[in-house]
Amino acid sequence: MRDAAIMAAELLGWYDRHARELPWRVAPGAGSAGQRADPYAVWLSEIMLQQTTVAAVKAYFTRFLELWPTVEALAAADDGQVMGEWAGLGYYARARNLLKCARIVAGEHGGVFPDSAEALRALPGIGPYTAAAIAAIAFDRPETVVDGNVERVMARLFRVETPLPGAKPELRERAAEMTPHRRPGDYAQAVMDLGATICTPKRPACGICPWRDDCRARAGGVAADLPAREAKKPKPVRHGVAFVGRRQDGAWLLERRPDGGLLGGMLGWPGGGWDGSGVQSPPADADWRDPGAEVRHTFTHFHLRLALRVAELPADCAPVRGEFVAALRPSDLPTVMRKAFDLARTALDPA
DNA sequence: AAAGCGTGGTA
DNA sequence: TTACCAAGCTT
Repeated sequence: MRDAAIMAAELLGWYDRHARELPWRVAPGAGSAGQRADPYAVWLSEIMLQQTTVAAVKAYFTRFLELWPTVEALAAADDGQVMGEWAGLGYYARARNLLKCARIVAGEHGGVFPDSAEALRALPGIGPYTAAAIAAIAFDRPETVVDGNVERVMARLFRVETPLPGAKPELRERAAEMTPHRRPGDYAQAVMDLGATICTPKRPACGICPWRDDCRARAGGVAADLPAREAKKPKPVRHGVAFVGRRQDGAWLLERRPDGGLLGGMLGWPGGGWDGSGVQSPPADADWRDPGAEVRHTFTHFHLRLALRVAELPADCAPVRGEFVAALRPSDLPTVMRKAFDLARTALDPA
């Protein structure tokens, strides 16, 4: 294997030629040339990209930047609107922490993001990866960025056969050895691009990899088998019920879910039995019908089968729980709740 | 420290 | 259809 500095330079050359154009990205070389990316945009993109694909993030990122172009604007935003705009992207604690972080930066840091990984790390929603990524990309700090892509690239390059997550410390060390002090922001994005486009989880394109002649896993013919992972536990199936009620004027009966748990802070249909909240009785007195179809949805750690009850509610309906939402935008609902909405609307308005 | 926390694309 | 996986963080 060649010297780390030479390999880093090689990768940067590849990045100069092949960097993807992404809405939050400045051109290769710009970061170290003093034309740095907006730290707010870098932060926003990195939070959205946590465990989330580039394809899914693009539209959300553009929308958020339109609605809230600065951290001060986001800090002043309405919580419910932010949660609604985040709906569909998943991991909703990120949106709650996004607001917390924006308000700390706007209120306690004069609207200026800290420029060191250590200080960034202290903000809500910013962990080791995100702190290093912002410091490197927005402030050109030589931090080592370790995400799933980097772990995969290092596991292959050094043929680390220890399964994840046990291999994390070793992979971090290997990644640190490879990190250059020149163009750290471009290098961070280059390694991640390499993992996303060439050193992919399945069928890596080793033939066109700038590190192909250095890679120990490729030499041994085991690149596609790394990194190894501990076996995952099977997901159990949980059952629940959701009450989807529509008032005569078209308003829907929803409730704001409590912060902290599953889908915390999001709008949802009254019900339960699947999320630790217990089975609830109907949220209003009405003739609840069973449409005969159920919602199927898979969360991180369980499969859900959600029975539905639908009802038309009178104009003077006084619900036991929840509140009526006029002009509901289905896109404001988390995906499982939007699935229930789609099914219920079919039942309420048969074609 | 292990578990909780979403979703959509892909094979 | 099912299982795997992705630019992780929090408790």
